[in-house]
Amino acid sequence: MTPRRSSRLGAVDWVDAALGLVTAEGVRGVKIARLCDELGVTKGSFYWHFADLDALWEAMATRWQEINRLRVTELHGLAEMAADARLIALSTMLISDSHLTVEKAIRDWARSNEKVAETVRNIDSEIFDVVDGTLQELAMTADQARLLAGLLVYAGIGYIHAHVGLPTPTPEDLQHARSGLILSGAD
Amino acid sequence: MTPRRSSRLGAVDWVDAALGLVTAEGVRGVKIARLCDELGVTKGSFYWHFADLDALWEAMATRWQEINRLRVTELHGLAEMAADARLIALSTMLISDSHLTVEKAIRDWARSNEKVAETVRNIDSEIFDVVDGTLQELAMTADQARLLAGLLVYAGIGYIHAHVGLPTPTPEDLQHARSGLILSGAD
DNA sequence: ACCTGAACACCGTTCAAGT
DNA sequence: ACCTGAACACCGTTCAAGT
Repeated sequence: MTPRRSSRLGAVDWVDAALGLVTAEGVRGVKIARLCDELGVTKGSFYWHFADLDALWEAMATRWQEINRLRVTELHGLAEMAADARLIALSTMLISDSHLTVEKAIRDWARSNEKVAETVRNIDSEIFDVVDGTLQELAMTADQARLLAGLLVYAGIGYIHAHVGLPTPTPEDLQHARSGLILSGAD
Repeated sequence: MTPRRSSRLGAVDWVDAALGLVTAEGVRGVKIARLCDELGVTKGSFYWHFADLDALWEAMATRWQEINRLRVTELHGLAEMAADARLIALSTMLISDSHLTVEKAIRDWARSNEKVAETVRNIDSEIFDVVDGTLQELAMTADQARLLAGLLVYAGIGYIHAHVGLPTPTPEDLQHARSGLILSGAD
């Protein structure tokens, strides 16, 4: 299906193909046989590049962290953008459909693989830091920022899993939530 | 392992055993062979009670919804409890460890089974309604209540999946968030 | 260094036969 | 009505052999 530059494969090719499969069909779509079809090789080839399926997922998680970090710093680097608008752009990105699918799949796998779980925790705290930092620019106290950031990040993760069936919060809703907290006095 | 009242099994016995397995070992722990060991029967017996694994999970999801609803209405029925305290009790319950494990497992399965997914959506909106209603008792406008309820429920679901590695919000934090939103003016 | 092909183990599923 | 036991299919994993 996907044509390749050289006749032989590298681990990256497998990871990319797997990430593609996840996007298209979810966790349970990632079968070694399917990947082999996609890449035009046999199963034995897979086991040359990876010890087992767990190793594949670990590589996928690591690659996903990189992709994620690139996108986030790219957004965050837009210094000319108001902190306000950056927040909205960030949440819009995190909530896009293909992003959601991959993210959920990796989190699914994290349950049975501690290394993937650790990568996921890293991704989460990277996002948390960015949100937390941006909120502090918005004239919030450090305490308020941490609290809202926590709520928002958890809400974002929740949205990843449950975005069907519950009302989707609009960017304006987030604005409301933020301005609400800003107005609140200490304690 | 678990002694039974009668010599023969009902579907309920399988569902309960499966729910137990999930709690102990997560989604991937639920293997038919393991269940058979637990119940002292052979695989053929399983297929007498269920068409396949999917059917088991559908039954588990339905049973979980009942359990969930019982707990929630029980809490909500405590009319003498302040709306405030009820909210905290509710979130404390939803965040308990065994609850989290089952909940996440069922949500995992929901991805590949539309019937389970629907049950999960029902559970979510039942929770949403309770939170929404309780918030309205707290002198919030309907709009504010819907918004905060949405944020809280999503955050709760997010917490289900990511509660390791991120700071855990305390009940007091939720109080803060609520009072913050109450103070916020219209629009 | 990278891949094939055939084998094996594990687990979901089926089914004829038992009580 | 509920269960056994043996068979089969699918898929992850291994490995000797090829280029």
